[in-house]
Amino acid sequence: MAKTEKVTQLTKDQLQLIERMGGVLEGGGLAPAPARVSALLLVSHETELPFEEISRLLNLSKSATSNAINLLLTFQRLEYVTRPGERRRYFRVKMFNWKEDMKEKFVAVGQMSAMYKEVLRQRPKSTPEFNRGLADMTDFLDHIVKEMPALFKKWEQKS
Amino acid sequence: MAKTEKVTQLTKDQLQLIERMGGVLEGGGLAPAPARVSALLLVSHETELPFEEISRLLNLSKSATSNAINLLLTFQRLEYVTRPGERRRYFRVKMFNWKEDMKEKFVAVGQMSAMYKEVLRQRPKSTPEFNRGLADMTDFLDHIVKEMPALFKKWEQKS
DNA sequence: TTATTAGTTCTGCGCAAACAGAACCAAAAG
DNA sequence: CTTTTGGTTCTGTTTGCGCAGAACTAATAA
Repeated sequence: MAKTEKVTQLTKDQLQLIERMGGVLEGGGLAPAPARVSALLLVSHETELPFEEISRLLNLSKSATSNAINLLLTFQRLEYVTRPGERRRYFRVKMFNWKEDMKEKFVAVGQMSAMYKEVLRQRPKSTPEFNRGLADMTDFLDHIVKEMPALFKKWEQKS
Repeated sequence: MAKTEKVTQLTKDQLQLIERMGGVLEGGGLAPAPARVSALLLVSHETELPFEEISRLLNLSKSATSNAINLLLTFQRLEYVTRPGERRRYFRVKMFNWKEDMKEKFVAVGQMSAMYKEVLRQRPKSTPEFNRGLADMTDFLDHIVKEMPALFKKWEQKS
């Protein structure tokens, strides 16, 4: 079967934006290659791209591409679809997960609070200021966690 | 001047708790040594500890201790006090910064939103679903950022 | 059956982070 | 001036990450 691909290219602006976004995502704990793959799939005019395109557009080796994609798949930040008669997968960002992601973040805040409470439990009463500082903090964190659902709901209604 | 130090020791529970907290803080982007120093100063019954104690209690070399402490100082997560007639500094966690920290986090959320908007601006109109997904997201992020001050205020009143 | 496609897995390299230990240094004590 | 204290800075080692390139593999095509 002959290749009938349209050989798209990224503009300089797109490459630059990918670079910047990549940097931000790296700050969020992602490795460079996965970060760029994520950025690419947001910036590219095509929202679904096959393995080889990703590899080519980002100048990534097959192994780096494979590992990056699989990482993002297991972290649920990517998904793929196939097209009738084609074996290869088309990858795209899973964008409907950001609400879940947010919720998880707030769960993490709750766990933080729990940890500080554990610290507090084993502290001597001889350091009341310090202990109160800690208590204030956990209290605040709990407050945030508790109020979050309302914030979500408020937004959903507004839309 | 003779040494009249009380040679405190950490209990197994404390060491364990420090280890766990250290892990969590590392997850938050801190290196092991700074993470443990932070944890130590929260868990230790003494809220203020001098350099040498930190080094000893955590089995850290002087260089590691020095670097960890200075890192935490520049990031404003630690501060120190001196005591009359003593040259050495006593370090303690700067706990009054967590509100600021939180605010910064939400500023970061705002920047995220800005970045996604930039992506949106350069996207073709030919992918309306995708674009709407993005728009929803930025909208939500902005909503969070906007509502945050109210959440803060509500908590301050409640206390 | 052989060849091609669409990846995955293995091997090895380069680089930076994290730490130890030693040398170093400035301020205070003797 | 000499020594001690309270660190800081330098040097070297270890460790692990992130990637490339090559070897490999399972499905499809020819």
